Amino acid sequence: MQAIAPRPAEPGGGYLLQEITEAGEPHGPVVVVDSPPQVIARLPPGQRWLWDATASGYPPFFRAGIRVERCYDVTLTERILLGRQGRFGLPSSAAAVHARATGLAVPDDPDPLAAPTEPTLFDDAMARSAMAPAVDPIEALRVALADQRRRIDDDRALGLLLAAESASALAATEMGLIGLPWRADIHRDLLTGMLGPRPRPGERPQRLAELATQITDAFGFTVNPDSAVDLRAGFRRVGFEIESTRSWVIKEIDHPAVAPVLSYKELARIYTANGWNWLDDWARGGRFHPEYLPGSVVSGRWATRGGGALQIPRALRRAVVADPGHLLVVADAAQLEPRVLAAVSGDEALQQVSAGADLYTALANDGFGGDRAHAKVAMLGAMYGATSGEAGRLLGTLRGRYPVAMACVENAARQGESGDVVHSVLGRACPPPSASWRELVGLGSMQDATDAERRRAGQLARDRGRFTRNFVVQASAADWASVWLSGLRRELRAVAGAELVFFQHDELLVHVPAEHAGTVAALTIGAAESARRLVFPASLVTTPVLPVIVDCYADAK
DNA sequence: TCAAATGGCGCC
DNA sequence: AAAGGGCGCCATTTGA
Repeated sequence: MQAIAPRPAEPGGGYLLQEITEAGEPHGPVVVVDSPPQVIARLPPGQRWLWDATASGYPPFFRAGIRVERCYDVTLTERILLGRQGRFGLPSSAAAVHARATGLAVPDDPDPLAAPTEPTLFDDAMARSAMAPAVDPIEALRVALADQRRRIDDDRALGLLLAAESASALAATEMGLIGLPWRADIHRDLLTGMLGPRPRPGERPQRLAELATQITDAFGFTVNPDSAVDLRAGFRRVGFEIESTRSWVIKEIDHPAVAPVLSYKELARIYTANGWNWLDDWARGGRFHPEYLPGSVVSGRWATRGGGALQIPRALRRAVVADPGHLLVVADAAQLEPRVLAAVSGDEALQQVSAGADLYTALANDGFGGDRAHAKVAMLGAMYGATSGEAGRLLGTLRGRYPVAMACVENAARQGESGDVVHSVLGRACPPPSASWRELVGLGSMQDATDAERRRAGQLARDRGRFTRNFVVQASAADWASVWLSGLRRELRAVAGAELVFFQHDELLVHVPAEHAGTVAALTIGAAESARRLVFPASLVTTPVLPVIVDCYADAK
């Protein structure tokens, strides 16, 4: 393994390298080099790079044309390890791990949001004096590695999770820098078709202005559909006592304003979230470059910063088009979460149902009279904690057919309600409840609690129960997806020109020269099978992936 | 007058 | 079919 760190006190000025053993022992001298190419010149290929954080460490190498094959990301590893100790939100850099392991003052993590600044000499001196004592960064990496290895303690599942997390970080950095192909001209045509020409700043697009007029005409008085307060008051004034203006609430109302209001909401969403301003900000140079933040959701899902990459509306997928001579391989893990539930719970009946390509159809034929929609609602309700309505009523059927799976999620909910912590299949921990949660929930069970206190306590407990119920499924699905993605990334090295360009929870896109698309499609299937074997080794469950080869993302479904 | 909270909705 | 989990982002509202 190669420890690598930027040379301290030399911003942009070189790197320190040291070959070390897997246990963190030095296995060679510390070497100073000036630039990424010189780093490469000194390293045998295929080495695992040990560094503080992929997100900050990798981009200079990637920009220099260097692809890192394997790495060990101390920060991402530390976040998971700390979480298993019930500690969230603490500094997780190598310097912080080193400080905790050696009893030094723990430094703050570098703020990833802070823009790089050019400090004056005065600021620089001030900053230095305020810092924790400077520690050799290579030393910090070695100590952090040894400390983390000790805490991992040969836990096979945890080791798999951590390896996948570091590999995912490489993929995330690469995907952000490569970008998702984005045809601004197509996007603009879509906007014009839906909304009319681009409005002047501060004005509504033509189509929204027309709808606003229709809404006011339908009510007989002025209502601003951008204001939930105004809209609710409007419907109340014409006799509909709604509590919110969510579209599914409004849909149930019988009034001439309903249709234009619903159209307005839909189009206004496109305009504000993914309109011309979004294009200006995010689609430069024919690519959309979101910043992916792997593992930043407590469940282990990725988040993104900027551009809302994980919420691209289906209506705009028309703008995602492969470059000339290339194709997109769109691979989606079908119905991943119920399959994951079947696996983590060990419910053999549900695993049987998951053997086929369409789990919900099989479910429907096994107790829901062939009604696929009902079967799906019931299963989603079981995983999300639905209590009322149709989903609540259908839970009984699931409980009868799949008692092991239902006991699994209901047990997770009870643990959450009582303040316990639950884990994903590979060992990612959910956060413990806050001190105020404990206090308020405890208050509700006191002898002299008021009705309001009891209601509040029950509410908080049930909220946390729904969270932990979902966590065991969502986080285990994220475990699987992370192993899938990192395995695929490794396989793609053998395919010239193939690039991962998008990842969204259980779906990924590979941009590939047309002649290799079939090969890549097969690799997505193979990587899914490997992930199933690694993450659910004892289970009958299947986690099928259905790659589609297309020119345009919109044609994938 | 500003920042924080809220309501709403897109994706999974 | 119902409004149950996780996010990020926008415009509006609230409150200090």
